[in-house]
Amino acid sequence: METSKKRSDCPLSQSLEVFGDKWSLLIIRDLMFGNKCTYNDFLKSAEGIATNILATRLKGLEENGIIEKSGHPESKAKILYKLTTKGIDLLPIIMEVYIWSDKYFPIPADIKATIKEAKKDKDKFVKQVSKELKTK
Amino acid sequence: METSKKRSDCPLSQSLEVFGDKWSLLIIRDLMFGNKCTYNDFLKSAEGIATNILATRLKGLEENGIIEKSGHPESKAKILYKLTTKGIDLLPIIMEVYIWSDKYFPIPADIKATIKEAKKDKDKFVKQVSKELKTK
DNA sequence: ACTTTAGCTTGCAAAATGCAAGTGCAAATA
DNA sequence: TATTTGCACTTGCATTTTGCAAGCTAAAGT
Repeated sequence: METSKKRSDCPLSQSLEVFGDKWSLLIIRDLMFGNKCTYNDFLKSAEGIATNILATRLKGLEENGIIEKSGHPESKAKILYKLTTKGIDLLPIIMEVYIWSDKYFPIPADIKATIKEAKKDKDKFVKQVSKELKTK
Repeated sequence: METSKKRSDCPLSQSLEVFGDKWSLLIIRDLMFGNKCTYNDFLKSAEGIATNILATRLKGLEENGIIEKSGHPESKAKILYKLTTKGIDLLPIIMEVYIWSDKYFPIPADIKATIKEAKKDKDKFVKQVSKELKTK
């Protein structure tokens, strides 16, 4: 897969080349909040990503330094995906999407609680979750 | 164009159905920061959106209540596009994308200043820009 | 009246997506 | 040891979306 070409110098545009599609942020969500970290974990998510699409997205996210692979401690057959610091730093963006959603969509109860916590003190929420992710 | 189907109840997923592509947020950016508000304005942006794609994106954004059309005061031939409150509320998301970009990409000087201001006091920045957008 | 501007639509080729099936290796099971 | 299962993909192919160029209609400008 060729690395996506730059359409302009606009940082928003460049960012969209990294995660501006219908799937990438969902994988990142799974890594952040879903306690998912393997290929099959991602495949099982509710949205039903196709296996070839998942493969290309994982490759793209890795090339862009958002995620990294490592061997799974309990088996050579398993691969562990985890967020890099660059990936973890996407948390404020995703948090704001959730907060926006909360205003305009009905929100499932379990997620509602997390959003409420985030809204109460955004900085605190980001620091807390980031810290947890870094120890994984 | 049929309205996009819901893949899951996840609010992030639903949000991505609204603006999770390579173009929608750029249109919103143009409306927020680019002082652009007509079809041809958007066409002229640096990324070079194709005219048919622009048309479908504008339709989608309107269907989703992010933008709305109105007649241009100085000509019947012109159409003014503007952000709704729902659209303006996307500002925190876009702001966070800019802040993330600032950490990982080289940023053009003019945008750099805006990002710096946003980082200094996020709430203030959002309030200020939102207010300006609402008076337009 | 004639040309330009604005906001699209249409046609078609190229690329991306979605679905099903298959592959190769490791690990668990019989 | 042989066989089956699980995991991480790859491949083939039909469908959908994108990108590019051209055209179209109504209003404005000259």
